[in-house]
Amino acid sequence: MGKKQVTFADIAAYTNFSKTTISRYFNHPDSLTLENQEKISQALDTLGYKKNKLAKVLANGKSEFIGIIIPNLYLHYYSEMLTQILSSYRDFHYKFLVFVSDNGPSEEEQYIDELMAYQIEGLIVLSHTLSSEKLASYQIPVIAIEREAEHICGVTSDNYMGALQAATLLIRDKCDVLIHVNADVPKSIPAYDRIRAFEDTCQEYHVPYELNLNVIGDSYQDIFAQMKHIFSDIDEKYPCKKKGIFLANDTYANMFLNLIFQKYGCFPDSYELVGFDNSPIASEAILPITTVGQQIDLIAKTAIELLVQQMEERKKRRPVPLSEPIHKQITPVLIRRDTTS
Amino acid sequence: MGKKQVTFADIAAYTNFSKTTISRYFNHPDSLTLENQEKISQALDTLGYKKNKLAKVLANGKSEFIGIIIPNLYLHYYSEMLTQILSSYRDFHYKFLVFVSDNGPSEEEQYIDELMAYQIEGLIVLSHTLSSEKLASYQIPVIAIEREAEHICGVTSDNYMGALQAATLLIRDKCDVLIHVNADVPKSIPAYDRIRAFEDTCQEYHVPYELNLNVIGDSYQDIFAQMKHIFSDIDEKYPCKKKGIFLANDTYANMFLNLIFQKYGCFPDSYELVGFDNSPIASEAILPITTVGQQIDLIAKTAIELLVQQMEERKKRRPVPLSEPIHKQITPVLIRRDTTS
DNA sequence: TTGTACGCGTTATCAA
DNA sequence: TTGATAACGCGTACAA
Repeated sequence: MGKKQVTFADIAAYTNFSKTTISRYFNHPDSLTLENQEKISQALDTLGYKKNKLAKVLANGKSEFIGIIIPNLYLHYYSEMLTQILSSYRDFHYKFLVFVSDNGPSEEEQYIDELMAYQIEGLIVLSHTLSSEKLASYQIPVIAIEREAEHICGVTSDNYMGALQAATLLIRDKCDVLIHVNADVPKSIPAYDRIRAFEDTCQEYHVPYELNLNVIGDSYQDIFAQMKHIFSDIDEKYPCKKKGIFLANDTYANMFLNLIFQKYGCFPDSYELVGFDNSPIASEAILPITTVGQQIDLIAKTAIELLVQQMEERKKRRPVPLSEPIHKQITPVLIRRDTTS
Repeated sequence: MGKKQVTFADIAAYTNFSKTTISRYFNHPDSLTLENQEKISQALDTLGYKKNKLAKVLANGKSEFIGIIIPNLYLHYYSEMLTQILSSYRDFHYKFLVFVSDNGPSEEEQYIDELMAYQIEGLIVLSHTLSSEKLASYQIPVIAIEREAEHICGVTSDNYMGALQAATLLIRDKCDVLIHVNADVPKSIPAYDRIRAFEDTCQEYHVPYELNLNVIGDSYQDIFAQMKHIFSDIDEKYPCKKKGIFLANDTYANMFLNLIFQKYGCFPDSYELVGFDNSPIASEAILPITTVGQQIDLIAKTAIELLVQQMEERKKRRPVPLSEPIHKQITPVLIRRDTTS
């Protein structure tokens, strides 16, 4: 370190004020005369003062830290969400301590303990490994994003509306049969609504449909191998029909599109494709893919506002805690591109 | 808050030890008898003690914070780098305060001031807006990743070796003419070496080549529009030749590949393509793209180790500062896929 | 408008 | 092996 920090005491000695006055210069400048403000301001930069916010936190208990637990940044959905969350610094000036975790509950608990030790005022959870019951047991505001959130506040896409829009489009475009390709999603998580909405819509319009929930595997290669089978099954099963395929995400949709292209050398009229997420691959594919765009910026904004509101509430002399968790849904938008008519 | 924190004072009162002894329980447990360790351990969880690391920092000056300034998470390169950096927590237990910044130097300086106020022990910079001279003026260890780093430590890919491998592959594959497509990169940044290596290699092997450094624009659409022109120029200019195209990144390469595919319905033998970055799009393209893979995990690991070493050094009673900045280069690997023979 | 005195939760120094 | 006391840098009653 060499020489130690310049502190209020140094400024006070230099200006012949007390430490309190220096403190007030920062927190209630109006209570000083302009003349004295100027004096202190000068002293500050002749002495080269640097703030120490940690000392401030210790004194007033407001860390202005928010913890984030996120499963990975590999998926565009997560990296974009993190970007949006971090950029809320411009509005609220909360600082973010970020942990990436996808290695099970014990690691995640350890991370949260560490975050608590740094006196975070709130927590944003995007990972799925800890139950909302467990998360609620930490005595701070917690916001879940796109995950099970029974006992805590949560923000999700309106998956039902998203899938409904996708299915409706395929039906309007006069597809003879609709097929939904997805992993075998557990019913507890929000994304399950995509399956529900697809079925409901097909039934409502009396359109033949099929659910293919057989996608499994972690790596791109694994999933691509699955997708090859799924494609050839579908391609053989409905030779003369116009097939409307709704895929669980844009990565799946891109794979499917590539398989079609590799077989036919073009995108034939007998297919329509809709993906989900509006991730970069949907734009960058051999043909821009129609997709359901989650409004990530809005989701992040909603989550932060919900969190900030609760954190501010807790700082009041007589805080009124939420009587029960608030849950919000953000409607996604259908983005029509070249894989639908 | 409701009830306040349980502190060492509470534990001390409960166990009839002093605060000092409680502190020692955590920092030098060997200096207590096993019996007393047990007593304190019990008291800790009957009282429900939670650590307060901020108080610890104030007392001993070691924040264990590292600041990160990163331009965006939209590019796979950055999001993967951030993932790797954050995951170093498992080894070193430094916590990361992350800022995303691409809005100019004044915003970035403000972010760094905020980081300094939180007593960060080190800083990792991936953005390009602040000069290394400016960065060196903050009196803490700073590591630059893949950017200008004259006055600070830095880690970069060995861009020269990467481009050399790409060009050499295209030459071995008997391309008649080599073309490098890139933006007009300034000479000061490490990525300029890709252009240098390409030229050097073509000249060394006496192979006809062309530099096309005309890619400009921020959005995918802008760049794609540029790429259309570049493609049709090249496609017309060398009708009967085997063209080896080395593109500055996988996004460019994928665009070029799509344009080829859309024109020819397949990938003709008259083309070879090599991208750069090994980003997901290179695997997910209509044809898996040969690319130069930056070893992001290794770069991150090297950067963190360099930083940790300097941060530890500063904590010694008589720290020996670096006489001059250390710069390391990580050799990328050529990943051969389906756009080269 | 300004100052005094104490608290925030932990560590470091010295002494026992 | 343990304890008393003074930091660390700032905020906040309360008083002047």
